[in-house]
Amino acid sequence: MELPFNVANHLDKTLRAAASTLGLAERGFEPEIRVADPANGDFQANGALAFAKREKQNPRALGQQIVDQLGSLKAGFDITLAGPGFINFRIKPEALLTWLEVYDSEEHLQTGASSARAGQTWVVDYSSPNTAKQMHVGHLRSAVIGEAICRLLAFSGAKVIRDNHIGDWGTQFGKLIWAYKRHLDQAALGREPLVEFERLYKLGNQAAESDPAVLAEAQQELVRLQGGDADNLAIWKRINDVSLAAFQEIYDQFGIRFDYTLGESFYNDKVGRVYRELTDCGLAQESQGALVVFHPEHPRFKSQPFIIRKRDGAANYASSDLATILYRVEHFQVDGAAYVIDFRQSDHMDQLFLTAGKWFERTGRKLPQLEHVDFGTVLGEDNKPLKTRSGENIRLKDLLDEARERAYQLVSAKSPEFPEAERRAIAAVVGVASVQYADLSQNRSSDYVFSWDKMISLEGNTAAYLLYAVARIRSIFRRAGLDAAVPPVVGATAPATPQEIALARKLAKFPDAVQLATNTLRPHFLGLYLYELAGDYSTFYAADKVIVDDPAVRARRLLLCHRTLIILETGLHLLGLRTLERM
RNA sequence: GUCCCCGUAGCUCAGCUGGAUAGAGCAUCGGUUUUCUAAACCGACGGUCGCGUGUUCGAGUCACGCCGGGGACGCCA
Repeated sequence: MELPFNVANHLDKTLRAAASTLGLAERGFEPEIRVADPANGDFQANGALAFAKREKQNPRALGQQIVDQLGSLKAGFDITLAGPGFINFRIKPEALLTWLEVYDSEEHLQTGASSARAGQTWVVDYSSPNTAKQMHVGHLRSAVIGEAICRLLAFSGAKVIRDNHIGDWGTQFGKLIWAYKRHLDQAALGREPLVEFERLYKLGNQAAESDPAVLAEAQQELVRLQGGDADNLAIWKRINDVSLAAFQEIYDQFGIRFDYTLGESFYNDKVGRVYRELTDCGLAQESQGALVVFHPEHPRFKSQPFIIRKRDGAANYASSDLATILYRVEHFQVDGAAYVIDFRQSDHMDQLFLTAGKWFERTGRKLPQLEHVDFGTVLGEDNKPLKTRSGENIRLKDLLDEARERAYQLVSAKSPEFPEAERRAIAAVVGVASVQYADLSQNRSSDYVFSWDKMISLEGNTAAYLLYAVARIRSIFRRAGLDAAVPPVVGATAPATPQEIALARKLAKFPDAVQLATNTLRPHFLGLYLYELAGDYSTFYAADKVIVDDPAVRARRLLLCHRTLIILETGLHLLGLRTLERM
């Protein structure tokens, strides 16, 4: 009757065994376990339908045969055959109780989840801004989604390598160094270095446009940099160091810390090998002076080249991305790589993956699982890419400042009795979490409309709603003089009221939500689950008073409160959000 | 021109890879607090799933064709 961590996987395994006994497994029976509509059960197996169709059998008769083999499940589930052949599983309240008793902390939830990807190594390539420029809204989604994916993969047992593939090498450095040497404002550099770099770049760019002599000088600076000139290298390094320090101020707010920052410059000396290998294995060819790869079998890439070396002999991002894959395989032995990059680069990613696949095949290497984790654009209320009134990119720093300020106004209005410092601290969590969650709560593939009112008005599927549920649970413990870390749940009985049962059933589906979000690399599945869980909790909270005299009832409701708390917090932490004691 | 993505309630979005009567939030209307945070809860209203063919026991989901929106297409990343 004890349930394993992931109930759906347990059902899947048991049904496969049953199918094997019946001789169906060899003919390709798949259980197809899905989360069910609560009215029908907790999980359903749809496999009998597809199988019966293929084998021209009666699906209900087949379903009954399978159900007859499921005796071992009867202690924990009510099993029914329904409709044209669905097998429905409803977890019994007593079984829910045992599950809730076992998974009593973030650590134990992690232990339960960690078998899924134990032994795997994944690199997640995300954020990846250009140095010497400020991060803006365009950099928001990669950072937020990427971090959530890192945490999901790590939670399911993978070793995760966070790699910031920064744009730290390019032609812009000629003009920038030219201006840096002549027009650097030290005071401005101390205040806001990236603003100063942007000013210098614009200045150098304008000067080069209006004066051919300056252009020549800037090109010379670039040549010197690429030739290893000590002065220029020092300036370049300074620019990058200062840029990364500024980026980290943003990352800190999102809880991001990279393991590696291997940008384009790192692969500078590694592209030669790519040219050689791709040429030697017959993939690359000369075309219009450039080195390119075509894919004859592809409707588009048979004529649209993948340019891996420019006509002038220089590398571009195709070459460095190919070198990056090789490095990650040889140096980190990765099993998978997730690229959290704008959907507009899907052509590039498709060409990259296709090329890498053939390259690795021809050189006898094993290709890791390569995933383009694409995402849409952040739009303004006018449905066009989000900009300031004057048409500039919105700086991420300003965006987060505004988020905290708006949250502060709200906290101050709702909880004026809290001390100023605490209201600031709460606002920092709520503000940043609102921005993160607005992004994570919807399918990353589509564009989304950025709306302060929607994300911070705190109604519906928002960070604040979830944080509020957490705060209310913590409040119960606080008011009752109990420590939420050691909840008094001994003697808890199985969930009994409709609201208790609905909540408990939802709690036991956390593993399924995590698995779905991780396997599809789509964090919104977890967000949606947490929102529904918070909703079930709110319903329970309104219907069933927790601190009551009956010790058994009180213990079981405290158990439900506590498990809701740890699952909400674990889930929010997996998405990269911080949580609060009160708000 | 070629290729990719999107089109679901007035608005913003889910819909777990073909399953049961298409779901939430906002907005609108109505109700709930002597009780653990009302930033909450309960209820009502609201749908030719862009349009049309087709595939099959079953299509918002798959195929093809239109219509509408966005994007990418040779040396920026």
